[in-house]
Amino acid sequence: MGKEITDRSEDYSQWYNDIVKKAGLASNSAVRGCMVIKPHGFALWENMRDQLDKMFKDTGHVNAYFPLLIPKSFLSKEAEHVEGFAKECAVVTHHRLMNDPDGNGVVVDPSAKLEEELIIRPTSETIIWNTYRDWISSYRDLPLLVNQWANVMRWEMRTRMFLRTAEFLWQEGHTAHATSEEAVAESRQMLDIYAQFAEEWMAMPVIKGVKTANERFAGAEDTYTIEAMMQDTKALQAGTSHFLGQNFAKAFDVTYLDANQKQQHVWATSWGVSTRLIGGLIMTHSDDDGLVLPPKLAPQQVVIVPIPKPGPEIDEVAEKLIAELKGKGIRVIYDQDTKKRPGFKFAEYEMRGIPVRIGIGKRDLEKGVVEVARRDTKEKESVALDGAVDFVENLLTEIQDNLFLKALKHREANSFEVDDMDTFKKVLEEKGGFIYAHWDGTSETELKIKELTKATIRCIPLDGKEEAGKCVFSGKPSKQRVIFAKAY
RNA sequence: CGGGGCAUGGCGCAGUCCGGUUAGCGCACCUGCUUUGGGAGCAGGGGGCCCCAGGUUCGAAUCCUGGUGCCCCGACCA
Repeated sequence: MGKEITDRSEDYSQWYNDIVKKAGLASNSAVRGCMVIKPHGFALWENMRDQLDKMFKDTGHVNAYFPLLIPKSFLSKEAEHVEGFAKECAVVTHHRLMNDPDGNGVVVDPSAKLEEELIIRPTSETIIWNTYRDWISSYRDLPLLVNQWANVMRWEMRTRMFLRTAEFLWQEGHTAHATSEEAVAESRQMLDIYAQFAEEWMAMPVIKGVKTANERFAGAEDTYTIEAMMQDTKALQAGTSHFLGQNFAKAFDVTYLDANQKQQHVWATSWGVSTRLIGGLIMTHSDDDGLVLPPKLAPQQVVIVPIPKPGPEIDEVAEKLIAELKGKGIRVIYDQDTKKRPGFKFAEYEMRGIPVRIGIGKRDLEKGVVEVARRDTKEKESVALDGAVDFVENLLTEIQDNLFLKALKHREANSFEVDDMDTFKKVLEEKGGFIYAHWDGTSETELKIKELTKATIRCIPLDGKEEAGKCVFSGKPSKQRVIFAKAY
């Protein structure tokens, strides 16, 4: 047997690492906390990126690119922002190397010290707002709706493939508006887009909500979030959209002249999703046999495996199928390797998460059928060659829907309403999951519960119903339940 | 930043305690033959600054000293 992965029940964390490596998504690199994203993983990211990019553009956004390096002084202009990121910044201090006088390799040339250190961006608010000052002068320049696809670096103490790497890829939208209302509407719109993307494309159900003050982005007035539940019932923050108020406009003195000829500070938002989504995708759908991908994002949706190997008759049938599938916009590959045997190929493509496999064998062809196998349920059936293309097209849709429903059921089965602290602890220990409980609205209570249980408030759900209740910890009055969970 | 582990061919490991021929095994790779409907078999073959720097010794992957790096588990974070 070739590649074995650890069962989820045995060690969920190890299972996750095994999937990432053995499905060919990424590998560790020579640099601490930084991974190599391999072609299969990057193809997945490209599909996600392309779809998100389309959704951004459909809502009036444009792309631009800002520098990787940020002058140190910029970062400190917004007090909360710098406090939030200072502890995890990589700093560029010199610009030249020289031969080691002692003869071994190269060393930093001390004479090439920078006057002002440069920070490798942990996020780009500061350099972008410094630029916006020059871009914005009139209400006619607003709204300014810009997105950037970029890499950022956060020197995290503990890293995990895709979920928390020191360097990661993401998009960060940065918008400027004339009014508070417009900016809030923008941040809510982008949250909706993230939720739509997560559910319709990733087949990953999410809950839209707003973060508490404790969990808010450094420098934001409000942070909106989409929260997903992983298979181990822990929560994953999958995307955030921030209403920044006028904090950055004031810090970087970005003003516009309104129609009444008054200088006003602009209102801002920023929003981002990252390669972390790939981690979420893995932990939502995959199983002990490997990766499971939603068809809409799978780099290859269908693989055709000739049984036992390619040959004129099989090739002819395969090529006809490929042409028809491609005609319907379905991404299909044909495995013509003659050395590897079918069994090996089956296992390999299951590991890599290709949603549908078509097996074409001589025996089947005599009966005018092919074998169609779906990755999500691992079911196989014989399908008449005539209707095979339509069958596969429908199957892809069915898999996409099935994955979403399965994940949704899992979340519902692991969500609990809890009204007292004893039950809270018991449920969290025995079942984990999302705990809907009343909360008095104070950071103090939130932190105490975290200390007691390791659970944090993931969000205050946006569509939560109003309901009079008492805080699960303090007994003080509360109007709405919030979601507590252990999180990644 | 604490706790643990690891560093030997592309990958996964043994060998290290107790120094001694040519550093070994599985997978992968190359050649050939036989195979091929769920991870093929046999035969042959190629590939190693044994993490780095010092030291001990006739002799170091192995012992000593000092580094460095990565991974995993916690606290902090997307």
